[in-house]
Amino acid sequence: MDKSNNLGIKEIAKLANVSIGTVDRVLHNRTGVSAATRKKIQHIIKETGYTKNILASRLKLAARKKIKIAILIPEIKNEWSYWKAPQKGIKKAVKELKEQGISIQFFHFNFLHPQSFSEKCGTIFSEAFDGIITVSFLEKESNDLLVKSIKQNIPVVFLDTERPLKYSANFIRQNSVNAGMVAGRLLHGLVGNDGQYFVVNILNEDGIQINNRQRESGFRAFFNKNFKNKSIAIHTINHPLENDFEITEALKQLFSNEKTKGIFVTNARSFLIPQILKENNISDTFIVGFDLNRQNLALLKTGQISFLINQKPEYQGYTAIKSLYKFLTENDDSELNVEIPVEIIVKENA
Amino acid sequence: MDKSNNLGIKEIAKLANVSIGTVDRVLHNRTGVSAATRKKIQHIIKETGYTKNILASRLKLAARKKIKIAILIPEIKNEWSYWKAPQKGIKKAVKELKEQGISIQFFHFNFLHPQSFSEKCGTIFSEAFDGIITVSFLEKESNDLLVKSIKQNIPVVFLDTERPLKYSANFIRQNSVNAGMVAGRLLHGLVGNDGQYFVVNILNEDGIQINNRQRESGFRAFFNKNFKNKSIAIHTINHPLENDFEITEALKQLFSNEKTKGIFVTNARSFLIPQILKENNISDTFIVGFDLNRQNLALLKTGQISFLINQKPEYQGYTAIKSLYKFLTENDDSELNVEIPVEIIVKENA
DNA sequence: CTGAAAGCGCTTACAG
DNA sequence: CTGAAAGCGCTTACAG
Repeated sequence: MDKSNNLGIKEIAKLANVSIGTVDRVLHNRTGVSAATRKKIQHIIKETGYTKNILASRLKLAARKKIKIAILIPEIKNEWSYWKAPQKGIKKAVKELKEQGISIQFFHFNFLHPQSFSEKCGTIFSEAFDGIITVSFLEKESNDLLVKSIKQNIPVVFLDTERPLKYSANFIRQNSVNAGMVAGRLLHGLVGNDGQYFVVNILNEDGIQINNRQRESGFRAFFNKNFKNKSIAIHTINHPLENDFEITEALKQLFSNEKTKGIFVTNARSFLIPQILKENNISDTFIVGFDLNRQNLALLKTGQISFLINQKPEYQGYTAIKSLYKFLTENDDSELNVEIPVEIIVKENA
Repeated sequence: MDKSNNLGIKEIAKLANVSIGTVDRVLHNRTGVSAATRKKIQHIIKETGYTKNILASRLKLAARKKIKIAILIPEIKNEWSYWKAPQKGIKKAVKELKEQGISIQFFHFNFLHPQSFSEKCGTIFSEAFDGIITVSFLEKESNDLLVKSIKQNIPVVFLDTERPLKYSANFIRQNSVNAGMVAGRLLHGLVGNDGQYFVVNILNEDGIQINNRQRESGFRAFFNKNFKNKSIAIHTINHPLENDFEITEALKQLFSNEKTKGIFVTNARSFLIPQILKENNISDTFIVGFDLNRQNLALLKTGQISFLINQKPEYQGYTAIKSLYKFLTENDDSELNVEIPVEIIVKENA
């Protein structure tokens, strides 16, 4: 019953009157142990509270076989790409675990060409990786990957965005509905009940991402829950990246100059808004956006953006590697599914 | 020049035509190696980019000698004590490092009795600890500890609050001036230029803590920097915990009911304010405070507190152990001095 | 079904 | 000043 005085496999063997090899077999649920012996050893392991020394375990294994993890994320087009950050976190974690036997390989796909995702998946599954880190941007392809991974018993972690899939899956992501609610709280503090609110979805080449929608629904839920009877106006503007948008009713409202306005940009491109407001002579506005990219941070500094919400992309990548490693070496899946806190950034804590 | 193909001490020995024992002596800067041999080996280590396998290194050492860390923090009076949190973080880190050879011992002092701090210090220094985690609340006593620790070459990390000491020291803490500026930003967003601001220092039995002062100065600096010419009124209220305060000019202002009011409580006791406001029929107020204690969180939920700033006390404790361990095993001091980010908490991300 | 032995990469006590 | 050998706790290939 002495759990403090870390005893080892040797002591367990002695207590059970067997060799350490046999104890090891039981510890790893290997075949070739009689039921009686197995039971006796299991009992002693439980009684003594034995836990294996991971140091020693990994020392032996690391030299023999590295854990191989495949990372399949969108193409990184330039130095300022969002995906630089998770990549950085991944590399940091790998550096920390290097001696413990880990190797990674990056694969990239173009989300305008779903086939590029499938193709890389094919490569990954043909090369016997021990784990996969990817994203669920493409629904069908993500499901295909998930199904294959379950069949082949390879753990998968999806970064960045949660989307319902055919089977339960591991996500390391911010709760986007919640993030939208936080944005609602922050904007309402600045704008109050008498202003107007705008949700701006800046469209990507392939439309609106699922987490942008989740953020909008959280934002609306915030007002619905807290100010239902105030009939606060919330307009949605789906703004094409190219800027040749048609003038909708919502845009007319935005371009009027009567009330205080709160603008919630549901993705990382909030930096596009201040210029548009300026061109149309709109003042008395407050902007809340996502992600600490260079342009957003610059406008936060000047006060043209009031709040940014950080998804901690670097931390997401870091955590993904660490948690997969933990699962693969210790069979501990407790960290494969992580909700990243909604971090609020203003000029003074950027 | 091959840095990828992790070679070991054995290969280095072969390249240098010496035994692994000699390589080890050079790696640890031990005596008993001729200058020529040492130089040759150092050259090869550099060329090959050799880094020692910490797994193997710790495996051997952990069995032999545990790293002993002393933790000297204020008494924990009850389940809700602030110091429960760092303690929890410390225990979590120790659990993770257990197999790698670490043991800790907690010591507690009463900050109303500085002598209790000195006495525990005496015990700690007489017992050959490898590292110390403590706090710098007591200036003279902290300096004494620092001087002793430098003499005995024992690394010290101060948690929670930074204070200038006789020699440079390691702190794991939030930048309190910065936190005050963030509070200024948040309150100003809610209250604007036409309201009144109050800094409430709720006194402890021993007066105002140094980080409370730092927070106030940051708060004032925010307004001074950004709204200098708006002549915004900021009143300081030093509020004794006992509640039998005298009516100052500032309090008269607070108890008037004309303008929107922003209240910045510089410590964890912001939960005391809503009741006082209610008793005096003061409405249209916004409160920003510190720390996610039970009472504060309850008032955040009801909207009576607008923002809380989190110092991540659990993370501070966790980081302190991890960074001391890293320093003591790898001689890497890069994480002994950490600035904890100013985390902004609202109801929706609490 | 079980045991004895070699070895992971490093550290250390001992021998010379 | 230097080397050979034992050992940290676990894993594995081999022998029986």
